[in-house]
Amino acid sequence: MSTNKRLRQNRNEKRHLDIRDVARHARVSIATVSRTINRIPTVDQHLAERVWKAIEELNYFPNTQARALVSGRTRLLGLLVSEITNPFFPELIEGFEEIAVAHGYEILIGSTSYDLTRMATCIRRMLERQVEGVAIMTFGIEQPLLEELSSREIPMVFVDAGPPGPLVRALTVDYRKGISEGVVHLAGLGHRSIAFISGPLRQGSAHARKTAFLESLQEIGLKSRSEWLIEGNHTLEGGMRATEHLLSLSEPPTAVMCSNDMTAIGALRVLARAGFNVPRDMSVIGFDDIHLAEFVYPPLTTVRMSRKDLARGAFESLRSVAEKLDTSQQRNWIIPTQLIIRESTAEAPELLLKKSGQRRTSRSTLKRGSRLREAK
Amino acid sequence: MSTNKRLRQNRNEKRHLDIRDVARHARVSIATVSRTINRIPTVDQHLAERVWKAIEELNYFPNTQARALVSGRTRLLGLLVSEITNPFFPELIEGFEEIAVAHGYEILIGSTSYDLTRMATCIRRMLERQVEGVAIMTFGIEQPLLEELSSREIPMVFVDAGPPGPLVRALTVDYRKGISEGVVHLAGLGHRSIAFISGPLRQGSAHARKTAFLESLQEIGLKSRSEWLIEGNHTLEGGMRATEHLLSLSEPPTAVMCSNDMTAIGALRVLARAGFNVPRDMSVIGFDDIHLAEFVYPPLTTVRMSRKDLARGAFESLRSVAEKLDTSQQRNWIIPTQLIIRESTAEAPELLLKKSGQRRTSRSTLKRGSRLREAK
DNA sequence: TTGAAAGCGCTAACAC
DNA sequence: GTGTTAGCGCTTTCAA
Repeated sequence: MSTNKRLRQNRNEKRHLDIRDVARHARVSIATVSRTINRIPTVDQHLAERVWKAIEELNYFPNTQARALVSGRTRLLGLLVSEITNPFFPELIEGFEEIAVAHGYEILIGSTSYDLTRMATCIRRMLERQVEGVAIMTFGIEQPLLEELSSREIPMVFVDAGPPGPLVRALTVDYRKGISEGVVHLAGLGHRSIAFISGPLRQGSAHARKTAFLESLQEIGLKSRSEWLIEGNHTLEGGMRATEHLLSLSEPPTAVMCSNDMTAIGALRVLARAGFNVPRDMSVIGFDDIHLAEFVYPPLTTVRMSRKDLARGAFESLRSVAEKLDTSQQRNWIIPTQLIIRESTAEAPELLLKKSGQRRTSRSTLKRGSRLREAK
Repeated sequence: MSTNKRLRQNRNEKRHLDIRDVARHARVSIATVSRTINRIPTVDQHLAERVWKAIEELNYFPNTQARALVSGRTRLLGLLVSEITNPFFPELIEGFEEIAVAHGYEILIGSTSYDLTRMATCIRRMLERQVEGVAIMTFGIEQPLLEELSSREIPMVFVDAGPPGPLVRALTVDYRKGISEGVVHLAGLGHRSIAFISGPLRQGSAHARKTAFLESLQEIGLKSRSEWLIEGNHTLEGGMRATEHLLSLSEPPTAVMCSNDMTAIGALRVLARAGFNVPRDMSVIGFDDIHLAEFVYPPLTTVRMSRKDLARGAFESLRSVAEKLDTSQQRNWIIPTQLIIRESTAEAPELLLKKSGQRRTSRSTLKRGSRLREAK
């Protein structure tokens, strides 16, 4: 008996079943057990059956560490997100986990909280566990960390722009379509003054959304006004601050598009608190279509970007590189977007005013209402 | 050169740096490198420095799989949650991850979606990766799965009641304190008819919350009414349904306590839609104090149960068992709760009525308002 | 088709 | 103190 085993038994430690136990039980060699488990087709039908029976009876399963060590394949994937408490990400994680597990992979999640040190730690953790690829869904990453990953030849997948590299893939989100649909929807309702609360503009994805907005506006002949273009930070609080600023303007817009749903929900809160009725006094459009969007009051009109698609795209990209089943070397996934109309958008107040002359009354009544409430 | 390595190099595969490279570079044996890395104090200062320098220069880090295989310690912990898209859980995961990583552990997350098959899959995944413990935060688990874990001698930690077992720990949430504070707060505001929307009662934790409510009520001499005790499911949608039911009663309550915040947020939505002004017409109290609670409209009065405490308790319990540093064999963590008063609670309408006789007017005005809106 | 045996990268005995 | 060496549980040659 080996030294290690004897030691363990002395210390009364658990000893896991191993492949030898199965081999003995099935009266075959460990090689045959291994081949059976790995479904190598050359194994004799009879022996295979004996092996499966033994596995069943002993309730055996292989030790992943050992398999990984010898085969060099950990079947571990890293998933890097900005902030796990932002509802967008759990929905993404759920989708990613589902598909990864279905393919026998396990996931290591890293939440960076927009902190560089934390991001470095996350990447180090993933490297140490020998992940076979990492999906970088943080909408931004620093150069040295990229080097670290690419120098170890770890496949990567990015949202929007990834840096060039043989093992790098990118998911291309079609921001333009959904955002343009939103702008057209608003214009069709008579809105001419539309604000945009962006995300942090140093993030490529946030920048791309803003650009898509500006282009869409231009396309239908509307002008943007710099004071209506506010940089937020993709959080609820950021949305609140930006909206407060918008309301303090001498000429506030009649509609706001937001770079993500959390920002829009923040806008909704401030608007409600200020006594504005959404959508009568102001229309609001979000982006992402998180689960919550349907349940805020009023239900949020928003641009849907499917987390399922994103998750699947990320996983498949990684897998195709890791398992070298890449046929079209530079294959990029396109993630579609689509406007979902709910109840936070309506005709522009100006239009109502023209129609019935009641706009000024309604808005001021509401304002009075809110003041009353505050004075209570 | 070994067969494996030669093969890899032929296939042009990446070869990781290993402990031998470091040993060669530092001109010491691999044992010394290993000792240095593991901070065994008997290593000579000089050699240790050479080793660290070599590690630095080569940018080496050890292979976790190999370490785990030989030491029997994977430093992996399982974290089982009900539903990752329920905002309560990401906050818990964040805390758990933080403390686990700080101690050199990695986490495997499993989201069961209240589905038995999925739960079984999650546990199997964790077992195969040889987790050193699992935190079961699903507020409920089935017997056969427990057997599977305990027969493999995996340490476990539960919220509320865990089954007995030498490797099992439990976190005890002091539901009573916070919920009683809520009930007293409501009673102090003149509420006499208080409803409770529970979670799924087959879950011990949901049951415990309801019991705490009932006991608190009794303690201050209030009676519960069965029609005001509704079983929900801890989701926003469930809260909406339950609240609709409450509003359809011939004698609706003047206040609602909810078993969690998502339920309370659902209640808020339905009340807003029905034209009720919260808190003037109805008071609402939640449970958990998720981040969102502060940002709904109106900001939610709720009972805080700290996710940080829960996460720390779960991790430390697991670690103390896994690392056998358990001093007090049956040590249980107590998780405190505390009422956080925000703006969703106010004096009972009856009280206002008595004071100024304006209640009937205000509530009916609001109802009219909502009908108008719906007819728009 | 099967089994014996060589290692995957590391830790920990044991000898020096 | 330090180095040599025997495995951890598995996959994958290679020979039979």
